[in-house]
Amino acid sequence: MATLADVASLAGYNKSTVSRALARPEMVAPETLTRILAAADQLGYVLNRTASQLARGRTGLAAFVVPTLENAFFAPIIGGAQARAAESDLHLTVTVASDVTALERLAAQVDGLILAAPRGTDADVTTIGAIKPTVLVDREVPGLPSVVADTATAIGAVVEGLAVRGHRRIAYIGGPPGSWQDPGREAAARNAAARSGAELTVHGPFPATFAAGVAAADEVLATGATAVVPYATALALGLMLTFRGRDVHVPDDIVVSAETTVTHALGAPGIPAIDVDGEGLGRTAMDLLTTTLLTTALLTDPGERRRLPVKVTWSR
Amino acid sequence: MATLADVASLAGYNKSTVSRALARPEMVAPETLTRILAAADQLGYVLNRTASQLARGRTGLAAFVVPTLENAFFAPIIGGAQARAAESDLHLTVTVASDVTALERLAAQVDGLILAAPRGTDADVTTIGAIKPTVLVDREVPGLPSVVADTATAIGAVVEGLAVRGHRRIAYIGGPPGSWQDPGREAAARNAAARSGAELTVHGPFPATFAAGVAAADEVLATGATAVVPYATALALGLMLTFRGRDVHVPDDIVVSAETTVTHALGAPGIPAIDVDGEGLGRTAMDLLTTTLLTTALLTDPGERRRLPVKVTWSR
DNA sequence: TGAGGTCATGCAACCGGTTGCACAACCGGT
DNA sequence: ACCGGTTGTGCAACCGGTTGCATGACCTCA
Repeated sequence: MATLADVASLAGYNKSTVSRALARPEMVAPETLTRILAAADQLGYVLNRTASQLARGRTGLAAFVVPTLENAFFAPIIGGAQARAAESDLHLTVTVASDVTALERLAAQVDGLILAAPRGTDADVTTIGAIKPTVLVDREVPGLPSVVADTATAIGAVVEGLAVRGHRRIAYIGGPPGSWQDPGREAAARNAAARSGAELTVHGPFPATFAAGVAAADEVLATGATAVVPYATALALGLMLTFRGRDVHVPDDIVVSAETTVTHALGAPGIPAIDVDGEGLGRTAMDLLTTTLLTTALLTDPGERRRLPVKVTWSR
Repeated sequence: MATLADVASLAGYNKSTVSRALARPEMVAPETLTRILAAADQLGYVLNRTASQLARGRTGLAAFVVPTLENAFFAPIIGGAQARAAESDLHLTVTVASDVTALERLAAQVDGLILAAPRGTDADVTTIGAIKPTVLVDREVPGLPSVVADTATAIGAVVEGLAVRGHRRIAYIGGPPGSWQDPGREAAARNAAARSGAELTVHGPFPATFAAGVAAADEVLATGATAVVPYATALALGLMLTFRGRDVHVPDDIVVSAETTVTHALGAPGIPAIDVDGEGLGRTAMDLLTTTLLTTALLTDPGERRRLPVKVTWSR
């Protein structure tokens, strides 16, 4: 592997000049630049990132932390973040982590963090945020930049729409324990139900998995609900399939909200779909992180908060 | 941030001794070790990986490359790999990538790669393997270490079991174009069908998504099949729910194989379940990678191949 | 023509560990 | 008491870039 010094001696310049030529071409004379570039590609020179990172005190690493990878919800978010990361020349390492100590260890190794739907207390999250620039996804904590999908509003709209369509008894299936989004969604569901005179039962907490949906099904059936609004798609699928096993017809006997791709499959009208722009979340998070990295004002910055709208549609 | 030098001066030793104490405790006197450790944690010292990497000429990074994150199939594999990576003090960066050039760029930045179910030709994969130690998951290519789940055998068993249970017409739903596993699975399904006198129709290719399952449903119904063996769980869910929308009863009218968690939901007997030990795959892959990294014999090593059995169970 | 400026480049000190080698202290055996 | 062999630690040279500062060439304007 060719080094800066190799290129320098071949081109007849000093290491430092070569370094500048490569990093900030406008700082060197045009002729110098062409000579150095020629030498560089003659030798097939590639920047050694490790050395570069050491010298400038940054790792070039950003960590994307999820509480679990089982939930496909995070896939597009990660995809979006990754796409943006590549543009700004960062490596994104995806990590599954929950406890604070693991996060603290991780924080020491990277330039910045994106915490997606972190469990744990505000204090825990703040601790991490104090170590390295941190952006939150689907969670808000005072003083930290964040981007959340406004699913609560969408769920309110869904509950209201269901009531309008004649559903008098609606079940809300809560998300995993510790979920920051859950209380807001539940509240939105409650308000909407109260507003439109429907009765709402709340179930949970449940992890956002297919198996949990299966487990929740009988509890929901017992309430006599004719419509269900689950926290996550995986729950919806578990519910639907189990209803099916119980000979309860979806959506004739009971309606379950899910993503468009899922509700499409049923080919029946009047089913609400909630679609979150995962890639958008990821991209936005990464944008916030890179701007935070540039303005290393760590603690002075109040932390920008963004909310992305969530789309509600009704099949027909 | 405390450095080696800080710890050294606090403990009253030289940098080098501290470095040894931390990296190879058996090389220093016991008392020295305890003093140094005390000083280190009094200062909250953490190794600077970048510096360490530069000095030893390795990046400490391994890349886990998946063709997509939409498929939850990879989640446990990544989890398993990550767990092992942490043990051997490697960072695992999860990356979504498909084209060779992106992989080549990535390969330059890491110590080793795990390619999970890579599409692309054998030559493409070999190219990457020639750059950096590479381990394949769910794919085999001559000369590279790999670990695959023996899903083909499981699928053969499922088809045979279905035939034994009286199904005369069975549909196999193929996986994504370029999938290495697909031909083997299809062949296993064909052989089993032929052996047991059932008729097999093959459909696809389809991406391993819920939406694709939806799209495949009608095609399958048209064949009059009473049992379906899909490539992936997501496909199975799409199929089941769409059958439901078509008023085709699952599993009375048609049986669909899936994972145990899914077939459980139906609460009916005689449904085949195929369960892959994802974490095992991930762990094994990482083990192969670390051994390859130690014996940097890159090209001389023929490449160990491992096959992990896949469990088939029938609900009752 | 000389003072003040700009521009391009070199020098050398970093960044924070790792490691080969030298050296001193101490061991047991003759 | 002497010698070859361990054992534990320090010294200093790396790893491969980055960057503040100094230097000298050249330009401009009074």
